[in-house]
Amino acid sequence: MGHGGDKGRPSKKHKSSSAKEDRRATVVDDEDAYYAEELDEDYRGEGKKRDFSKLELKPDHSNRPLWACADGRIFLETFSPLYKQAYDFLIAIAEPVCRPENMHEYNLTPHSLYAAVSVGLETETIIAVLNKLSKTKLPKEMIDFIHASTANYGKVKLVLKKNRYFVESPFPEARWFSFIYLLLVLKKLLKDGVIAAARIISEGVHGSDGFAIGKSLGELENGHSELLNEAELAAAAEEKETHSFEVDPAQVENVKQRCLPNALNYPMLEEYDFRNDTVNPDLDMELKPQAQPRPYQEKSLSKMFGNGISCKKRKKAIEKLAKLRWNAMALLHGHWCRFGVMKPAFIGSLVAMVSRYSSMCDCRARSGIIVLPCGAGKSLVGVSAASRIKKSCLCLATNAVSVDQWAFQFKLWSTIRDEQICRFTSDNKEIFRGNAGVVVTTYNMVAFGGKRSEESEKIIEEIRNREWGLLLMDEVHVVPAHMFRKVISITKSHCKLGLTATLVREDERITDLNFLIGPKLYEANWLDLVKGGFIANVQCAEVWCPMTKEFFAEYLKKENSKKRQALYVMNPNKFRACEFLIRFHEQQRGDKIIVFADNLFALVEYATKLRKPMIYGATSHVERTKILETFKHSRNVNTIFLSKVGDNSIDIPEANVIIQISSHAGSRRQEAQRLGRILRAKGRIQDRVAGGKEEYNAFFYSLVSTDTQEMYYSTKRQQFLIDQGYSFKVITSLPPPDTGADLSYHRLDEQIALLGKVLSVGDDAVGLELLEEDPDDIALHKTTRRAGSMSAMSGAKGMIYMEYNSGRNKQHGQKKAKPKDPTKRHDLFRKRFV
DNA sequence: TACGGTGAAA
DNA sequence: CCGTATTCACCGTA
Repeated sequence: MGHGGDKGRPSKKHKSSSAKEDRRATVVDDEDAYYAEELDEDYRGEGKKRDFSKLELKPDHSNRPLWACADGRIFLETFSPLYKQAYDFLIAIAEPVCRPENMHEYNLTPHSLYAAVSVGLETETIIAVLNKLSKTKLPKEMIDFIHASTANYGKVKLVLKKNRYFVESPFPEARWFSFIYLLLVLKKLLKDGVIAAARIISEGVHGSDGFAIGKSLGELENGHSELLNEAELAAAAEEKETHSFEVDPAQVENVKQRCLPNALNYPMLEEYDFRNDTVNPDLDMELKPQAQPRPYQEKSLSKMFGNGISCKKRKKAIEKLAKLRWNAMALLHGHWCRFGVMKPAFIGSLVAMVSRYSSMCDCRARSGIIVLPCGAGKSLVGVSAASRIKKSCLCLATNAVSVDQWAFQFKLWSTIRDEQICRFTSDNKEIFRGNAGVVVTTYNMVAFGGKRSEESEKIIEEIRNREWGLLLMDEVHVVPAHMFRKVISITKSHCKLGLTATLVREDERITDLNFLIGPKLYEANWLDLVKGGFIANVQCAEVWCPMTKEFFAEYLKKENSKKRQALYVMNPNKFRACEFLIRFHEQQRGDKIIVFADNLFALVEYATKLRKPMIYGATSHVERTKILETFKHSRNVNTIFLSKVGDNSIDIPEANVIIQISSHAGSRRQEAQRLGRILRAKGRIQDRVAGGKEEYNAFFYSLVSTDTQEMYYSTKRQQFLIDQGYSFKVITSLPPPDTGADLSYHRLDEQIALLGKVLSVGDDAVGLELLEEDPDDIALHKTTRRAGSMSAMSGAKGMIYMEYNSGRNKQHGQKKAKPKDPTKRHDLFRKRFV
């Protein structure tokens, strides 16, 4: 030990905290049975970092599924009979890095261990179980690291009282020693500049606590911190009933950050003892009996509500806690007599033990994040959590559509009455009445910085002033954004639950969620949900489309990345592949297909050429609904084209095929979100499960022009899905050789014409020109008509040809619906494309 | 109830 | 890494 390399992350910080630990550490060199040393040697060896051949395996290693490395990495064999148990355990204590089919990689981090102890796992349990599952003895570095990362958990608590935040002792039972202990911890915390600055020295509501602590701290500075005599302790205990200091609500975020394992390492306990909250009125709502959470939803909830441990263990914890409480004084007294000094470490461990046991026994709500794929039923988890806490709940979503969906879900799954729930968006300001209730609104609405209407000012004031039992945050990965994170300090809540399908951002701010909300409480494995039949089994494919000679020549000539993009997106071979796939899935399988194109030019071009309806930003709300309804219910419309609008807020459960023709450079979240669109193909899943056959029932194609920049981006984008265990099949020749004569752009002159069109983009005339004289628009018209009872749709602005054909519009008397004449739209397009 | 302006996000 | 492009939701106005 004590090697110079700082590569080994496990720190030795905690070495001094216990004599026993030190001794064990020093005898290690003598015990050659200690595999850790060998592993360490291995790790120091140049270029041998991944060489496991020298590790000494336990005799029965083949029954054990884990490989544990000194640097904190853990590998799990998924084919092991112990896989399920091992997975549940690892997901609780470590960060999943990559989860392909046969071998998962995890990483132990301070945050992941913080999450582990916060769902009730004890340090020794973590080590014991890891050791049991591991093929080799656990590296000593890993053991030390676990100790160091978990030692201080539960020693400091953040509570909300009367809309004010306090840092408190978690140990009200034995006030006198916890008071002293708190002083020792607080002293450390307040030495930190950020925390000191955040502190509010308050008089009034909380008496002179803050001041008293300040005074005592001063005394402790004078050498009294380690040696306190009994009289001093008793005096201190009698002097104060409660002990806490207040922090500025606006600074809570920073204080929590400073307390995290990677900083001061006193992660704050934020639990809501909602059963004993008599200040905030109860909300009368229950889950309906037909709301039966699935196993993984149950598991998520159990992590949140402290039932993350077995019944047997909880019983044991209750007994142990009772003993501890009765004997705490005696124990302390004995310790006192024997050593004559109050060892801070001793009190610390006692406090931590009691707080941990008490949170295991009581049913409290923890703050944190639950990660479930789209379509796996996140909303039931959210509604269940709210119905358990039974206090006022503020539910935040990303947009108005989502707000409506949440309100609907609340009414669907719970017995909440209409007057107890209200929505708050710019065009739906339902006023909140009564003592307790659920308010559903958007991040935008709460964080909005501009001038508000009088009405919403009133409602927002109500939201600010209220003490919320639960803050429910949908799509929680957006919260770290500069503006959106304000909602955390604007609203005062006892407990925060964040939900998301994709806990990734392209920037590094995703880790901020650890202090903004809390640890990740649960994350489902997508492939396991597929096996369980809860989400669709998706075949992912990357279709390689070679550039045509002419397009590639132009591509190489261009410097402008925008022009290049236009060229590789409009590659005729890509178009043909797309057309082929649409035909195949529509005709051979009767599937419902969504085609995504980020690039508006391509979207318009593809959709008009293929005579399919499309939705993009400028499509009005009414048209969107109409098109979606047709797509859902008509057998004649089986393919729709969507721009980025489809990424959020459009729910199309019927679709089961996605074709991407262009996408935002390298965004993993977008890729995952789009895949999520086809995960809930319900009927089909059941068929598959009933048939018992592993069979794909959904398809995800990414069309990529080979030898272009797109290749690089697509690898990046796929990373999230690959980490989730999806594999991408590469298809190199679509349409298949010797076919496709009937597809578009078969003839060279057609391709050249297209090239000309693409190249002229950005020139003035493009917007109108490319849409104006498409001979196919009449056919499109017919299609939509055939869709049945859709005569109203003939005026659909969403159909692109309509938008540029004012004559036809007027003809149908769309109440002079077009103040936008073609010229005006033309301007718009020029703005977009130039 | 629809449209344009503004601010913010990915 | 920062600017640009696209989209969305807020507000006030007609």
